[in-house]
Amino acid sequence: MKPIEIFKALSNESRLDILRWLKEPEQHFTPHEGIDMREIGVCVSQVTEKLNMTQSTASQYLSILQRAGLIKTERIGKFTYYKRDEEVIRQIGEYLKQEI
Amino acid sequence: MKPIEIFKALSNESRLDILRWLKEPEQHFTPHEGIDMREIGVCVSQVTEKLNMTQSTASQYLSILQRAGLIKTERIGKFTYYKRDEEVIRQIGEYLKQEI
DNA sequence: TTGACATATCGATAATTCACGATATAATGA
DNA sequence: TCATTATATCGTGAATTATCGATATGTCAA
Repeated sequence: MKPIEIFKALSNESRLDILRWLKEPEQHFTPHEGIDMREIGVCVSQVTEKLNMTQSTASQYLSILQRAGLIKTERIGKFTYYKRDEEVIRQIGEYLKQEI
Repeated sequence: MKPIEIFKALSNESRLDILRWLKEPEQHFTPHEGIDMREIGVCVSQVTEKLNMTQSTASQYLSILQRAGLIKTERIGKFTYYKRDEEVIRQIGEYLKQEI
């Protein structure tokens, strides 16, 4: 866990939005290709549309969240799906409580 | 509580150091003017020395932490003392756990 | 009041981040 | 193979951050 990188990733409202949307994906995204959003995740286009920013920005934000370890990715066909890594998110909360 | 501002304040190793030092001030600072560090806090010069950066930088970092609400300040004579705001720190941990 | 010290603030420059458009790469289906 | 679609990456200019030295302000002691 790299706390500084995680806190940087969390220092942006759009990225916080993404994390919150991914917490309850079926509340925030329309179904896609019959994918189980909770199990597999949501793809870049879904996030792009909801973010109301360019595909480029959405992809980069997802990448930042992923490099920080907060989300994980799975490629299925031409789509890349992202979902939260609940364990890492729990850990950073714990870290904040214990170490800061 | 302004989470984005707080996460930005936490996105810097030196500022995390300051917060951690302030958690157990008597472990990290030499006594100063007979002040109870745990009750009142530590002054800018103490932080400056331990940070090994300029007084300017130390003062600004303390100010960033304070504007984020993570520490609070008290002026006594010519010294300004800073100590943690444990309640806000607890809140951001709770926020991370609940809202993110 | 003046001098000395503690702290805050004001530029400044380099580095990083934001958000974009353009383009490259990967996968599919015709 | 080729065209199309999904995603990633590159290069950009504007904005923000990191850190500094210089200076202003505030407080005490002589």
